[in-house]
Amino acid sequence: MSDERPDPGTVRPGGRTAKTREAVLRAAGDALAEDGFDRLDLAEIARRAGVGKTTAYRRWGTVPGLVADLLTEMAAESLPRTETGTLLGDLTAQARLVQSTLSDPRQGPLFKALITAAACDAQTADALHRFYRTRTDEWAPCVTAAIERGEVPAGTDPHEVIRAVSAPLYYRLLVDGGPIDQPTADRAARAAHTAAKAGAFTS
Amino acid sequence: MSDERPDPGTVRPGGRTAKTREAVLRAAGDALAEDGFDRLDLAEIARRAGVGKTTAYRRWGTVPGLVADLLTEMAAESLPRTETGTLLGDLTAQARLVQSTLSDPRQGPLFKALITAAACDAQTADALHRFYRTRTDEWAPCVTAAIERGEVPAGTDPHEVIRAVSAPLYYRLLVDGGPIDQPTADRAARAAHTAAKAGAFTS
DNA sequence: CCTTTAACGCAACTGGAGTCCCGTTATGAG
DNA sequence: CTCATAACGGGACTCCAGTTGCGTTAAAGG
Repeated sequence: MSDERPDPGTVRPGGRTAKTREAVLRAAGDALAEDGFDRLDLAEIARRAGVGKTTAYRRWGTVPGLVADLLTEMAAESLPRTETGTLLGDLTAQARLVQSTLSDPRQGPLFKALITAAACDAQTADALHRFYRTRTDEWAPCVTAAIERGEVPAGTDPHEVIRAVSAPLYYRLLVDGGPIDQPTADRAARAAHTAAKAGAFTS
Repeated sequence: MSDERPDPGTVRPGGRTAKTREAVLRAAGDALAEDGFDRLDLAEIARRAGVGKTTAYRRWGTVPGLVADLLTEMAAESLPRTETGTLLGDLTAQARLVQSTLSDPRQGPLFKALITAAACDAQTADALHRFYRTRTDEWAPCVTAAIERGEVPAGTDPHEVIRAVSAPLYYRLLVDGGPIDQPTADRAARAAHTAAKAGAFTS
């Protein structure tokens, strides 16, 4: 009885354990960006990280499990905020940030792989949703400010506006295959802005 | 030299070959919807289809290869068209069709798996893009008609409008994890309609 | 500093996905 | 109908992702 063992890394999280986690998560990000989700095994990631494969299997178990941990880590680091003073300006800045991220040679494939992993595993999906919830929360204030300025109707759902800006860009990345360029970003921002002003996102 | 062999199924496509293809594609769709993309192997699909696993490996080689064939098949079958007479009506009908598809217990997971497969394999990605290109082409005329009626500015890109309707729903399916319900669909249609009228989608 | 044991690394092992060989079925042409 | 061979099916085989056992290193508490 009571031979229950706590998850590895929770009892002695300092020194070597932290180093290992950092090295493996970094290697996992690199591998995901380069090879994609499906051609990955923990042994390869462990080799890149300079760590025994047994360690990787013991602590994370599966590739999706590791990705979930990576997402939790990514959610912790925050993004630089911008405040242009107008809603259209803020939304355009957001759209361009997403655009440059998704079209980046490293970040684009990485995000595609992260979303792919989430589609294959419930635990990873939870982590992904938390990650985007965090990001959306960071951007929401610019919509709230616009409501206070009277730029958009009261009752507008900030999260809905933020999602409307990102959605077309992710649609291209995952579904459509079309280009993810700055005109696309600006168009997404403009469309969301127009719709928001017209009260399309009031709850 | 010239020991090049044509792809299996191309020389004698009749009778048994066609039956096999049909059975395997059906089984593949079922398996994708139930288990998802990553826990799939061709042997299991072959077993479901009542076909030798050697046949499946010889003709399709890999799971993504099979999914690509399934997508080609799906692109061939057309969707029922609707004509309500107004752009908002047509876009709402489209949004609700996508919504009911993505929230369907079988179709939702299936589409998620198809997109996941496309994210892992270039050939499958091509097939997916062709599939959505076909679907978008089927819907585009309702925007063209709206331009002719003067509902939206000349120069509006029909494909861009169609994409704007679908994008928020796919965003929820793949990225956000939020509910895919009828209010969401109607909101997407309304937002796209408003933005289109305001000229946000002119090229 | 000393002790306990969490966490690690190496190497041997295992199971199942994917391949190969070869005999059988049945398509399509003449 | 007959023939050549495309396509299929069963089963043995291979190879590597993931597991297990055990000795080693070092984190945390005293």
